Amino acid sequence: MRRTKEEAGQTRERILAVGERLFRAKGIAAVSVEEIAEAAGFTRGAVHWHFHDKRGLLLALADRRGLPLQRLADRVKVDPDLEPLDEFQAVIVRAFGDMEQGSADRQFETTLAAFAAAEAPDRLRRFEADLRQAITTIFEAAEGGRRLKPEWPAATAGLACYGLLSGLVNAWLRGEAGFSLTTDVVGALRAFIAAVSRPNPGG
Amino acid sequence: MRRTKEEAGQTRERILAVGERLFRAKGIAAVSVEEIAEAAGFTRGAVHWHFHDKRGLLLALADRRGLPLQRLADRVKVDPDLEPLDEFQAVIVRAFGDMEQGSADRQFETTLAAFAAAEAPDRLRRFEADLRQAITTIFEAAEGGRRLKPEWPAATAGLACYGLLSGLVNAWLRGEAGFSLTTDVVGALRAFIAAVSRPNPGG
DNA sequence: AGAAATATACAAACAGATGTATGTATACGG
DNA sequence: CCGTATACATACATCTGTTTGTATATTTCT
Repeated sequence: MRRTKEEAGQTRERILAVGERLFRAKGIAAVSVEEIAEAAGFTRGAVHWHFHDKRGLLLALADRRGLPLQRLADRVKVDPDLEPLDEFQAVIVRAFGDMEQGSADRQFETTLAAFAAAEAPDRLRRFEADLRQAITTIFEAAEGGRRLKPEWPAATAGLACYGLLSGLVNAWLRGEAGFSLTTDVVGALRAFIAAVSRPNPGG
Repeated sequence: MRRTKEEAGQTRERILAVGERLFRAKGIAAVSVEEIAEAAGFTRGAVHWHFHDKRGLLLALADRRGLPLQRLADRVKVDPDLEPLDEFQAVIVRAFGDMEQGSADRQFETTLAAFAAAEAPDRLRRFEADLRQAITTIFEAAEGGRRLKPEWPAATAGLACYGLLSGLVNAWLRGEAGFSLTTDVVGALRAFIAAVSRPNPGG
């Protein structure tokens, strides 16, 4: 009755895939653990063994793809040799372009993200801190290159920019926000970066 | 057996109060509807009659005090005769001062807000739109008084400022964020307002 | 105003879903 | 080859939402 390690891994993957499909189709509350287990060809015991919990299964699903802001944080790694603020802006523009595609996935991913935020806030905190750190690092690089106005210390600019992005992306994810990532938010970011930076003193 | 309208209202209030106390003490998942009902002197029937649901009870609790950003939105109504950006900044400073008190309530209110965000996103959207509208109105007033730099149209400035505030307040609410509302966020807001505004051309 | 009709405010009973405790066959490590 | 941890299945107790029952406050009709 006991499966091999590889089989167990397949079981886990199957449960994840079936769970995602059912949750996506019927909503989180409307699908029972037993329904998932049966559709995957097991009993609830298997689900509880691998994920301990319905909540655990949802969190594993969130971990799998990564939450939207987490994926954003992963992309915000800028080459220190280039102009950091320009690079940063370009990275965000590309990321937002990708995010505005995939509208099918968006709603489910958003509810999953909201669920994760409510159920595992500490996990969320960690990669929020990552994003803030990544952004602040960029502004520190800009500051080191004398590209920030003196009234904008890197810490302040980084905090403000992190807030701006996370706040607007979250609002956008919830939908019906009445603005677009690629036009409005990018516009706000452009204006912000222009407002904190000063022209290259070296020419 | 049927209660009078007034008695029913008292029943509802009792359930809310007992529910809040128990949820606060033991956490949302750890307290059952029956536990609340019994502690309030009723059966689960009463809870389900008044709130339909455990989720409904939680949302009613959230409605009662209002979510943090909702209360903030209520305070952002600025006298159009005064300097709108100065007034706005002062309002935020006062509100943040109040928020950094009441540390006892903060954690529970935050989990309640996260719960509400996950379970009733449309409700959240509505007062997020309120806050954005209130902020944008202020920047429009400033624009009307020629107090915004031309590279900052009111819509862009309002969107950016809304994102900055909601993003940072939410991050702060989750705790462990490593920054303070009254110093760091206010500092970022001051710098932002200074960056978008220009001196009074008439004075 | 009094009586009948109806809606209200719950309690009690029921059906499913949840998490936990336990059982067990077997892959794996020593 | 033997002991143990693993990968589940099964059984159980609790919690959940729903349905039904019912006494009575409230409304409506005359």
